[in-house]
Amino acid sequence: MARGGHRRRRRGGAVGDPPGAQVHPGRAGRDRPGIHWSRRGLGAKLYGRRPRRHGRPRGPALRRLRGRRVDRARRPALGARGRQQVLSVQAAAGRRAAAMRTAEVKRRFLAHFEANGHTVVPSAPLPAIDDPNLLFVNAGMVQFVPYFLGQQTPPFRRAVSVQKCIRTPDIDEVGKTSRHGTFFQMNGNFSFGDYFKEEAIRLSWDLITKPIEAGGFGIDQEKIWATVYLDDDESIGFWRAVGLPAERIVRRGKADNFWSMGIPGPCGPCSEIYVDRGPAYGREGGPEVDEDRYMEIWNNVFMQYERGPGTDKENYPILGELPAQNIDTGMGLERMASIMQGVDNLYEIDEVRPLIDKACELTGKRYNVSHTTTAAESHPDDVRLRVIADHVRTSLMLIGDGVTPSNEGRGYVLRRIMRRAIRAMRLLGYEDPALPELLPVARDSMSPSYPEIATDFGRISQYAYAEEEAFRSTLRAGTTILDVAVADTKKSGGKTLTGDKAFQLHDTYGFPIDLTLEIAAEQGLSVDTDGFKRLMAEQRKRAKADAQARKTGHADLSAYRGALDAGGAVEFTGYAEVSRESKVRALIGSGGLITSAGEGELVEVVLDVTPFYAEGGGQLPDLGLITVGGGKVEVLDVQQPLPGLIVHKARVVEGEVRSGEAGYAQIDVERRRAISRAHTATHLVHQTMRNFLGGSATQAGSLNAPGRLRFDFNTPGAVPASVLTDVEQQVNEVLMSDLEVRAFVTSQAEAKRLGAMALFGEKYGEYVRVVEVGEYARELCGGTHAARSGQLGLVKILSEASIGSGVRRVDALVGMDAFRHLAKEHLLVSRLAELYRVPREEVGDRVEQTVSQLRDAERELEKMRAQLVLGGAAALAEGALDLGGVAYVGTEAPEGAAVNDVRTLAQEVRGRFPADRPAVVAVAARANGKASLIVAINDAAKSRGLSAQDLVKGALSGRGGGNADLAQGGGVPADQAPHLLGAVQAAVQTR
RNA sequence: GGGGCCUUAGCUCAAUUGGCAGAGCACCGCCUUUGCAAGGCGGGGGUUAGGAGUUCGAUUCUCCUAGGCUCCA
Repeated sequence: MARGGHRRRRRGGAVGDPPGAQVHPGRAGRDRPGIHWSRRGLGAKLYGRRPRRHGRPRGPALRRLRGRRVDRARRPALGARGRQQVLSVQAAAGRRAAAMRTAEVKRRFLAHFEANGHTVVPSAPLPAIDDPNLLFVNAGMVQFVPYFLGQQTPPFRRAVSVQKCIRTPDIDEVGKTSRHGTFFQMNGNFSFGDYFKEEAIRLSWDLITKPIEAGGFGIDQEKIWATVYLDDDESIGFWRAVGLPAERIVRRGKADNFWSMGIPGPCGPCSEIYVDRGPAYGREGGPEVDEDRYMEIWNNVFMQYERGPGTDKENYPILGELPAQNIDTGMGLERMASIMQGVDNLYEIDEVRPLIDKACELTGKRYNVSHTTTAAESHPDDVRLRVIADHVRTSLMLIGDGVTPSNEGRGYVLRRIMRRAIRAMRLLGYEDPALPELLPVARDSMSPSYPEIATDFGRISQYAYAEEEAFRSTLRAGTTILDVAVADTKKSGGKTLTGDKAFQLHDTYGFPIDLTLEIAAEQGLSVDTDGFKRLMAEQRKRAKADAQARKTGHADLSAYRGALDAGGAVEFTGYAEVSRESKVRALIGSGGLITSAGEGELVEVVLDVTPFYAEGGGQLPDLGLITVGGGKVEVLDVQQPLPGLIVHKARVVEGEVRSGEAGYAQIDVERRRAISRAHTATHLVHQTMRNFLGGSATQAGSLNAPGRLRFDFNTPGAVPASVLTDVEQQVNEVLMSDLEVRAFVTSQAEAKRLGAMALFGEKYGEYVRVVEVGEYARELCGGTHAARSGQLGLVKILSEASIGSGVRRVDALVGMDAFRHLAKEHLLVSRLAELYRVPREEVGDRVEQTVSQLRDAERELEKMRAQLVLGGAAALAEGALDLGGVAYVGTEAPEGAAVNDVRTLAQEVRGRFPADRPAVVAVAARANGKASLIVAINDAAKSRGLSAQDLVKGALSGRGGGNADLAQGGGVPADQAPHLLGAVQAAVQTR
C-alpha cells in the first residue's frame, strides 16, 4: 500500500505534501530530525526528509515493485476488500489519499495538538532508565509519570508525543492476532492540570473527523463509537455535544474503562474511541459485541481521583478528587495506520509490510495465500512471517536505542526477540544469515520517522549480525547434539525423544524447542513435550522462588518513594564543596522507614542536601562521615535508587541518629580526589582512543575508582600495541599541557552544537551538564573531575583485553598509583639486571637465552636418564626366569628414575620376548621415600589368564590399577620395593 | 538473582571405568614444485583457565575462584 499510496499522492498534487515543506524550505537539510523537543523543531522533524526517496537506487525499488505486483495479482479479493473497507470508513472527501503513510499519521497527530497549544516532546529512548522495575518504556505516558504523580513540575501544561514502546509479556501472541506487536508507537496528548474531559473529547473528535484535506483523518462520523465508564455522565454529555449520537456511546465497567497505575495515586475513568471496520470483520452491535470489527483506536484517560492501596486490579478505595486533574491519552499509531491504509492488521502497514515481502522473497513462501479475515485463523507460515517482520523491526529499534544482546535484563529480551526471528526464518526453510537481508529493509521502512536509524546503521547492524552469527554457532552445536540423540533413540528402538533431552538442548545449549520438534519429526520421532513443559515449569518455579526469597530482604521501592515524596529531589552540592550542614529527611531500615537507629545498626540515610556523590556514570560513590545530633554514621555506599533520591548506606558508629535532626556531612576528600582524577583521565582516554581508532570507538561502560580506571569501548578487533602506546603518550601530553577542566550546564541543543559526546542508553533532560578538558575533550557527564589536567600527574595503561564481541577494555592507573606502579617495575628490572649481571637493556635477550639453554639442558638430561634406565633392557630380558612356562623379569629401577622412564623400561623389556612366549615384566622404583610398581605383560601371557592390573592390585592390596597389558601402582614405603616384586613373582608362580 | 554446560598447542577440536596429552590448520627449517586451501620430510609450540582436595596416580572425580555459553526470573 505504501507504494500505491505514494503514487496516488503524487498524482493528486499537494494533498499529501506537508505544508511545512513550503514554509521552511531551508530548514530541511540543516536540522537533524528525531531529536526535537521544541515546537520550533517540529517543522524540520516532520518535513525535512522527503526528497531522499528520489535518490534511491533502482534495483531494490524495482524488486519491491515487482514483488508487490505479483502479490496483488495473487490475491485480488483481499485487495478489493481492503480498498472497499477504506472507502467505507473514511468520508468521501478523503478518497484521493486513501492510503496514508504511517509517518504521515504521526505528523498529523503532532501537528493537530501543536496547533492547539501543545508542546511537542520527542520520544524517550526505549530502555526505561529511570524505573528499575520497568525494562522498557511500554506506554506513551511513561516519561510523564513524575508529572502525573506530582513529583516534578512539568515545564508545560499541554504536551503531545509519539512514544516508541516495547511490550513483551505476550510475545507468544505475536503474529497470531492483529493486535500484538512487540514494538509499537503510541500517539498521545497530555494535560497537566490544564484542560480536562471536555476539551480532550473535542480535540480527539476533531482530529479523527476533520477531512483529510484539512489535516485530519477524515473518518466517517457514522463509523465512530465511544465507550465511557459506568457513571461518567459528564463524558456522555461531552460526546453528545460534539455530535455523537447516544446509541453509539456505550457504558463499560471498571475492568475496561477505569484506569490506575496499580499503586496508590491518581486514577480515573476512561473513554475509548472505536471505529467500525464494517461487516466483513464481524457482527454488528458495537465494541461490546465484537472488538475485531469495532477496533479501539484511542483511549482517553481522565485522571480524576486519588486511590488508596489495594492489590487487586479492581479492588481499592477511592480517596477523593485530585486537586490537579490530568489527561493522558493513547492512540496506537500502527493501529491507526492500518485503518488509514485499509489493511487488516499492523503487520501490513507501510512500516512493516516490506519486511514480510522480503522474507517471502528469501524463503519462497507466499503471504496470506489462504486469505483469512482475522490474523487469528492464519496459516502457520503467515504467523511466522509476521513474527519475522515484527521482531526484526523491534530489534532494529532496540539496538538503535543502545540496547545490545546479552544474557540478562534488557539485553536478554533483545536476544530472545532476535533469535525468534532468525528461528522463524529457519522454520520457513531459509538457513543463510537472514539479518543482512532483512535489517536494511527495516531500516528503509523506519528511517523516514527515525533518521538516526539510518545514520547509525553501521553500529546497529554490527551488533545484529554478530548476534546472528553467535546464534548460528549455538544452532550448529545443538544440531550435532540433537543428531546424536536422535540416532541413539532410533538405535534403541524408541519412537520418542525424551523431554529431558529436549529440555537439555533448550536449557543448556540454547537450542529452540520448535527446531527440535521440526528435526525430530523429519527423522520420524516424536518429542515428549509434556515432559519438556514440566521441566520448564520447574525451572520457572525455581527462579521465581528465588526472586521472592530475596525480595523480602530488600527495602522495597515504596520506602524510597516515600522519602522522595517527603521533600522532592535531594540537592547534590558535591561539585562545589566536600562538606556541609544538612538535615536527616528520612531513615530507612531493613523493613522500611524508621525514626531512629542506634550504634552498630546499618541504616540508609536520606539528607535534604548532600555533598556525597552517588555511584553513577561509572564513578564510584563518595565515602565519609555524617554527624547527626549525638550520633555519628560512617557512609559505606551511596546510591540513587530513584531519580533525584540520594541514599547513604551507612553504619551508626557512635550514639544514635534520628530522623529530622540537623547534622553535618563530610566526604573522604582524598578518595574523592583520586576518583575525580580517574574520571577526568577516562574522558581523555576516550577522546584519544577516538582520535586514533575513529569515531566509532564509543564508550560502552567505565569504572572510575580511586587512582584507577577501566574503560570499555566498541571497536571491531584488538587494539594494536602501537596504538596503545600512542594513546598513552598523547594522554600524558595533554596532562602536561595543564588544561583547565570546566563543567557547565547548558541546553541539549547547545551541547550538541559544541560536539559533546553523549552516551547511548542515557536519558538526558532538556538541560545537560557538559564537562570539557580545555578544547581537547568534551562530554556530557554528571561526574566529578579534577580542576586541571595537570593534577592527574600521570596516566599509565596497564592492559587491553576483549570482554565480548566488539567490546574491548583498557585498565589504567592515574596519579600516584600510576607512579608507584612504574617505580615497582623499575625495581623489578633493576633486580633482574643485577641477577643476570647485564645492562638493563639486555635483560630481555638474556632471559630468552637462559630459557632456551635451560630447555636444551633439560632435554639432554632426560635423554641421558632414559638411556641409563633403558640400557639394561636387553640384559634383563636375557636373565628372565621361567615360571611354569611364563618368562618373568623382576627388577628394581635405579634410584630416582622418572615414572615415564620406568614405564618405558617395562615396555622395552616386554618387547624383547617373542610374541608367542608369555612374558611378565615387573619393575619397582623408589622415589620420594615411596615405592612404586609397574607391571607389563604381553598378549601371550594374557591368554594364559594373567592380567597386569590384577598383579599390581594383588601386590599392593588394591592401591593401583591400569589395564590388562600395563598397570601401575604404589604409595607404600620405599623399603617395600623388594616385597612388591616378590609378591608379583609369587602370583605368577601360583597362578 | 537461580539452574545447566563449557574452558586442552596460535586457531578448530580429540583423548575408553582415573593409567604415556593427540590430530587438522597455522608457524619455523629443508626438499620438491610453479595454478587457486599445493606436495613431501623434519621441527618448535602445553602449568590441560587458576587454586585446593580425594587417589599410588587427576585432562578425567569433588570443592572454590575467574572467564565464556545457555535457559529461567
